[in-house]
Amino acid sequence: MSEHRANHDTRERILDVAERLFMENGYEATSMRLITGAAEVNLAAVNYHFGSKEALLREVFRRRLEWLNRERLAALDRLEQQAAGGPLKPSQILEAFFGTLLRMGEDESLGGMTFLRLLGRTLTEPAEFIRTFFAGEYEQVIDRYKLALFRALPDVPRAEIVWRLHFMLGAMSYAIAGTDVLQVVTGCGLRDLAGEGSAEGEPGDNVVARRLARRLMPFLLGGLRAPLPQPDDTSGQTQHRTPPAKR
Amino acid sequence: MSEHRANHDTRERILDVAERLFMENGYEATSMRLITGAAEVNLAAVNYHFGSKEALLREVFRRRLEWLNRERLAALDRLEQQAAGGPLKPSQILEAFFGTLLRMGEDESLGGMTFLRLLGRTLTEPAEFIRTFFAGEYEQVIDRYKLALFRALPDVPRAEIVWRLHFMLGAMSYAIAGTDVLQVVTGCGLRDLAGEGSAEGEPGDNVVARRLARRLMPFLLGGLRAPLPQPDDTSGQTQHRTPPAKR
DNA sequence: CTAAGATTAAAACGAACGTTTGAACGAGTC
DNA sequence: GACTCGTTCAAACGTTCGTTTTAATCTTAG
Repeated sequence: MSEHRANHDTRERILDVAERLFMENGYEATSMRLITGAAEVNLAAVNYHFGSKEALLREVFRRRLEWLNRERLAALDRLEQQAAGGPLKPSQILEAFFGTLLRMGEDESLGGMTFLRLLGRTLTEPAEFIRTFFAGEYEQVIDRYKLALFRALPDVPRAEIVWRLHFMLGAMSYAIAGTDVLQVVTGCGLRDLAGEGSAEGEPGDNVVARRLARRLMPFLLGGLRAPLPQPDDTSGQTQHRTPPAKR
Repeated sequence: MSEHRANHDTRERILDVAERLFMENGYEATSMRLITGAAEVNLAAVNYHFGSKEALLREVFRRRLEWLNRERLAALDRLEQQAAGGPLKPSQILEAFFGTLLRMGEDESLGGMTFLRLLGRTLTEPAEFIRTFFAGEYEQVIDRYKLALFRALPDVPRAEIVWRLHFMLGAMSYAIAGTDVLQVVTGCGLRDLAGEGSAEGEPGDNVVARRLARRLMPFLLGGLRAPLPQPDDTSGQTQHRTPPAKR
């Protein structure tokens, strides 16, 4: 019982607890005392190991995004290599980008649905240090996937692709956040996405993530390949291309 | 028991300032002193007029959502009346639901893009009182639109429609939040969605809202009408396009 | 006018915040 | 033993939080 903890034990436990509490309450509403209390470590431990509360949040994300970024780039590498210079199919690109993320929700050692929910909820946080952090973490990956989509959809204006990537990220972000504020899903008797209070018979997180992936992916693909909008007079930029999108 | 102009002035100014500051900083990070300072009213004015900080946030939303809910229901009423009992087209339903909202972004007297951004950012806030508030405010409208979609897409399982409504709400929420944390859009030289610091030549908010609507709507419609996902073995509930979901 | 009530103003409340301090502890080395 | 180094600990730091209190000011009816 009265064993002393290993050096890195405290660090890891703080990260795990902070990940969960930041997800449940948000960054601002989660105090250091709440984190250290739940982690059963001293209040000063956070500042000792991480330097500040901001740095703690960054580290919570860094340890997960490191894996995610590497895996996303590797998935794209594999696809491009097997395509031998040709363009990829949009479905392949989306599978590599979103599928890799959603697979984290099935793996508890990668953060599971806790991290996915945290990510989705944090992507809309307005705090400056959060936004600059994410911008830096994501820059490389986003750029590579943008280029892949440009090549995969050569007939679609690039600005349009960028916008649709933005929309897809939004749908995914909101879906994995899983708050369902409007009770669209949870108000229907389907409790798939509800995160809190697992009664008996509730599906495990890995099942939740898999169901979500299976339903989200066709939606995203349908949105990406939807007919292009009509050009609008009030807009400065004009696009003369006719939509080749298929259904 | 009579009207006081000063009263009206202070109340409205607090609401306007709070709307903007909650949008810029989030609820937790916006202090009463920041609000009352920017509104040039006394610190105690918020508690006097609204009772508490939570009640202030609710009132900020209530005065906008009252119009939005009424307008959304009226738009659906018009469609159903002109359809004379027949089912509506999905595009009509989406136009009524999302178009009504996006039109608020063009009208400064309805809050403009400031309120739209606030709404998008608040829909993912985890605070309990916010979630219960939104659930109550949206319940009626969501239910009516759900039913309209069920009738418009009789061959699609209801659970699937609900999920796609959820995804559409997410894409819209993220798009109107306009944070673009990953710099997907803003990193491309397109500054359409960037909210802060309007230099000369920046498009006005009404233009931003219109461009957004024209691009978001086809995306949502494409996602809604995408091919259904394959049934999954790991999931308990398997449904092809035949079974009519219960309700 | 005055009285009453509604609104604003200034000051203080206790609690909670993130962070810092300096001493104490434990394990390894000489 | 004494020494070091990395870590943990209790306590306090100064600040800011949302809210309350009490008095002053304004508006309006009688």
